[in-house]
Amino acid sequence: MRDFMEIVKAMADENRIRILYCLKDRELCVCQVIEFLGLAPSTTSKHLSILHQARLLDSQKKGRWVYYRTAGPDASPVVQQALAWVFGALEQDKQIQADRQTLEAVLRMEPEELCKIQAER
Amino acid sequence: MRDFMEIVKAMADENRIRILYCLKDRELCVCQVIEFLGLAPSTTSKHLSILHQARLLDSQKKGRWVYYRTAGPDASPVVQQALAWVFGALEQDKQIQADRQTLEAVLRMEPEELCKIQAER
DNA sequence: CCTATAATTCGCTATATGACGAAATATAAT
DNA sequence: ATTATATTTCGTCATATAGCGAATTATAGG
Repeated sequence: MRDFMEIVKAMADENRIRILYCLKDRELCVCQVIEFLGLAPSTTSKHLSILHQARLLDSQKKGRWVYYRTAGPDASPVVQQALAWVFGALEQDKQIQADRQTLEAVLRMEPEELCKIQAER
Repeated sequence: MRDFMEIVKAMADENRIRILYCLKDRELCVCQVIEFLGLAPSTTSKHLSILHQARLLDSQKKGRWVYYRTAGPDASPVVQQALAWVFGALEQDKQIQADRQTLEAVLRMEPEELCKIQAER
């Protein structure tokens, strides 16, 4: 029950659902997710941590950068079903569609470039 | 997105998950759910209302009694998948198994009898 | 009509959560 | 070694939520 509740609660926030979508079949470093959401680094990092703790995200550290992506085939059936449910439910959603545009813009920039811009704020 | 978030948030509480389970393939009146959870009537009613608002529960009024049950085949695919996910995930859960015992005990009493007992508290 | 009662709504309190900026940590580059 | 920088952790605030009891609503029965 605890594991299940951790997953549901991790999904019970709109920004975290948007994160799941932008990390579907793609890995992004934290600064890219920060740019995508438009939230503070600390807030974004917390969201990622909650999703990771619930096993909805895999993470990989590469030097100074940390990359996240949605859980792969190693994930438990409960997690797999959760992701399938979310992705099925919001395929046509306005916000998610808009997010796809935002994400493309973010992807056009290299992480290095992005972090430099964020440092200037 | 709003509908989806309403569903996820409705599921993001352990007592509400327990309610979903006890109303699976079975309709119960509010006083039975009160007894099942052991929470105050006002609290229980709020939980039921949240689940109903999210379309996870159907309700039917019969005189003074209100009966709830999990959403039937008319429900949207998103709701159906949500229920299938929950029910699949917790089939073996300790709490849910214990709840089955509790529920049997509750079902042995008639609603009328039950309400009378609750009134005395 | 009036009373009893099943359920809901309201007002309140305690705790949980999301947001931020500042400080800390960890790694790369000089 | 020292500095720069990507990320996380910590402290704080504002808002959201779960819980209760009291008051209200709606229906059944006298």
